[in-house]
Amino acid sequence: MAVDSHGTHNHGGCRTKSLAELASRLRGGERRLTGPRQAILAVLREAPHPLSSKEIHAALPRRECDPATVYRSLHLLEKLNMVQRFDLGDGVARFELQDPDGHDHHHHLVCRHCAAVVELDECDLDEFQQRVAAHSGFTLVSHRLEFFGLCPRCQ
Amino acid sequence: MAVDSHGTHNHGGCRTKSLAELASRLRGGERRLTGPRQAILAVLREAPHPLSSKEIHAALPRRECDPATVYRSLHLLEKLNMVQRFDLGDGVARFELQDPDGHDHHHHLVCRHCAAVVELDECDLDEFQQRVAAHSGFTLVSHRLEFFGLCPRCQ
DNA sequence: TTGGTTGCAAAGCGTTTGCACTTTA
DNA sequence: TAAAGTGCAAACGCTTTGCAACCAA
Repeated sequence: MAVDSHGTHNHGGCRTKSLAELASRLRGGERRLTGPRQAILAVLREAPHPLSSKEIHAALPRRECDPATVYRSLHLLEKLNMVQRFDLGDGVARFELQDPDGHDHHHHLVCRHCAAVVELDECDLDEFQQRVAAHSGFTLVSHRLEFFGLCPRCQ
Repeated sequence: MAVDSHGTHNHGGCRTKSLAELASRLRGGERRLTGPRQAILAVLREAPHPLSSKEIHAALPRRECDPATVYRSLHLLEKLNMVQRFDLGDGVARFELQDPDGHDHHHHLVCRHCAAVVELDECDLDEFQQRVAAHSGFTLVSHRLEFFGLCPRCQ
């Protein structure tokens, strides 16, 4: 599903070292490497697009853990910066594996009709964002940006 | 609260003709001009920033209508393009009066700590958005963009 | 009069939480 | 074994909906 031409990518870089990464990050925080956490990470590694908690739970090998555990694990992974949270417009939190070095800032293009998602590499907003920060006096400014449209099949 | 210097504005243009506008738009759609709808519109006209359904309800003169009616009215106003929906990052829908001609596309800067909101005039994304549309084959592309940071008082 | 609108209450949905039990280290 | 993690069930907050009563046109 990931479109690799046309300036999009598949976040393949995140998929290789995440398990070892998870283990070491957990140990650093006195957290434990458990079955559910590995399973959730495994699901996210295969996902070309952000997944909701429900989708992750449904994709678990034998639905082997409680939905509440999925939520708790995702919160943990988010705190460890191993996962990034998105809102693709429907108010449901979706999660995507994140490069540990945080160099994969990106946005999405979502079909308003069928909810298909295209991952976008590019982000033009640095200059705009710096202007916003300078004019407002705000610091540590970041942004959320998602595009919406009609995909070729739904037009 | 609206910051009018530094490239921000207060959306004053929306405040003048909205009631007559509402009446005529409603008539066009065989809808009725009721007390709750006028009251909600009056609240929105005074608001410098997007309001949640709960905030609107709390601001109604005598809390005179049911929360469910606020939700239903906001859906109607949104369908009539008289109100614009925003998500400022906390998953709660917020609404702001919209110019009937739709010429007030804008974004917000939200304090991560105290939730203060700055209205932003500028939007740089046309070129970026056109590139996204061209590369993906999507049509009718729009975007959602909000900035987050620490406001001067919270730093 | 009549069909759109409202109030009320209940339900829906994603998410969070309390608590006893289980598991990792 | 001790602290972290889990399952289960209940609760939560925002939002939607069914239905009978109400009211603008």
